[in-house]
Amino acid sequence: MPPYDPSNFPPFAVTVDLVVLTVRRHALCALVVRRGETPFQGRWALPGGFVRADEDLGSAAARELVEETGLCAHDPARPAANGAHLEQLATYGDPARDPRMRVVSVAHLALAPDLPAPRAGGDANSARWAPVDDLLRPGTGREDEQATPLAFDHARILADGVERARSKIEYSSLATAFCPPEFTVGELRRVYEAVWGVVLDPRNFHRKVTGTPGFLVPSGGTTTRQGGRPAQLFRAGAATVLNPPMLRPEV
Amino acid sequence: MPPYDPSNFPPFAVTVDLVVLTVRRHALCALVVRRGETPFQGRWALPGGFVRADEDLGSAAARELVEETGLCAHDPARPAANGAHLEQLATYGDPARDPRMRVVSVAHLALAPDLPAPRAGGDANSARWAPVDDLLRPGTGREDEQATPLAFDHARILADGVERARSKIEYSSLATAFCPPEFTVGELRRVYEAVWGVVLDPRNFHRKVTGTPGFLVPSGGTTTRQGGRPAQLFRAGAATVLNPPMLRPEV
DNA sequence: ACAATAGTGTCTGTTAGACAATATACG
DNA sequence: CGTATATTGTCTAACAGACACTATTGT
Repeated sequence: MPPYDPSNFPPFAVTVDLVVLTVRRHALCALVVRRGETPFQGRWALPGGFVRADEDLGSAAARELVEETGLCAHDPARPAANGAHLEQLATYGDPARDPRMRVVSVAHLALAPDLPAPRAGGDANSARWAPVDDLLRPGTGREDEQATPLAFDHARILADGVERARSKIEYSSLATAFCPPEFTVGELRRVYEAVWGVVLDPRNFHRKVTGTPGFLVPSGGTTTRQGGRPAQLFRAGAATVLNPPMLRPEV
Repeated sequence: MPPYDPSNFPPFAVTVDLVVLTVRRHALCALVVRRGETPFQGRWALPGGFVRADEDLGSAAARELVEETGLCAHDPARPAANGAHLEQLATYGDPARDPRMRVVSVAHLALAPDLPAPRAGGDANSARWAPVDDLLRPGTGREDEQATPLAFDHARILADGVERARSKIEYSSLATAFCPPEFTVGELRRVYEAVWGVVLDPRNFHRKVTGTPGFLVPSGGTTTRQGGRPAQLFRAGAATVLNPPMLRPEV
């Protein structure tokens, strides 16, 4: 039995990495930044950074999110003006995951509505939204500079984050985190379609979401930004879990 | 922008804490150990310890599990002889969670079949299975020595682990991790009843679990250890997700 | 015989999924 | 008018939940 003396613990660095997801042009996209230093210099990576000495893990993630995107995390209630959903994802601590030293990374998952453009330190070329299908595709010959594998174990972290998002919109109202404050049923349906990579029946979807109490509340207005008949505008309701859940179609 | 120099990171200690759950006498129970040192000396706590310098997080959790219970973790396939399910739960890093120094704890969740008795360093009085309802009950006057609040933030960690187990047996075959290698439908039902704290209809439950392909495979034998008509024995099948899920009854 | 548990069958209400039909905008 | 999207309605198969009934052991 080793003594529980906190002074002879092995030295660790603790970081937070962010899987920031959004839906752009009908595709699920993740925020990636270009690394300026070794290791993996020039490769794309998930945004992240060291946890400060007196900072909680969630606070560190929220700070990084603001630094990278300007988004405010909005955990307890639902996204207000410029808020994004933020939750802890998982922790990655393989001794060899960073060649420099022992780094344990507490990954977080953030879901945001479509945003104008990423800004990382003001450098436009050093951050971008990339479709997750491109980032996670294993070497398929389409190995241009945009599709090189992510640094460190970030492909695994991203895959875990995507899977969390895909499963969580089934039984929670989290899909609304991808939408602006006011949105139509069709826009919400296109979120589900993009995240799951499927096509859903608009009529059954409409009946399902409007029939689930507390999921959507009408905000009064209508919009015609999608063309066709004007659609009713909704806000996210108070319900956080969906019962019964949205069913993801089989493969 | 702080420089990404891994040599000027704040000093962290990284530990793993274990939420080990089992079902004993029709109640969901967790393994707790008595602390021998300050802080929280004499209080009950979740088992855990420091992650070693060249050890993966999952390996550290598996090592602690063996040290505390003698159980072998058995992640990929299903519990064989003496295997338990082990998965990462969440990470807790409040700067004030340990008064001695900055400690980040990567909590893991383990599910085990009913075991003879815990052994922690051979000391029988320093470890026990306690009903989670007792451990999580806020001060209700029943504040005897057995029910004093857990050390550190372990009550929160335990609550998160219990909630994870409760929700995960809905849509996965994980409930079989609480059962011995061979079990009856009735025994499996009593697991669900203990974990959820509800009473289920034996007839509908039987129809549901035997009708879900891949959940249970008959092992040929029968048993009468519960009294009454002999029951068919089953093993856990290959299916890991249940579709459609088991439905947890409403409150 | 009685108690206890295992297992099968039957009925009913709800819901998912397929799809017809109507409504209201823009061009 | 044609096209596009929104919204309502209808039908059917599957399933959850309630519960009657039979089967097989021990006492």
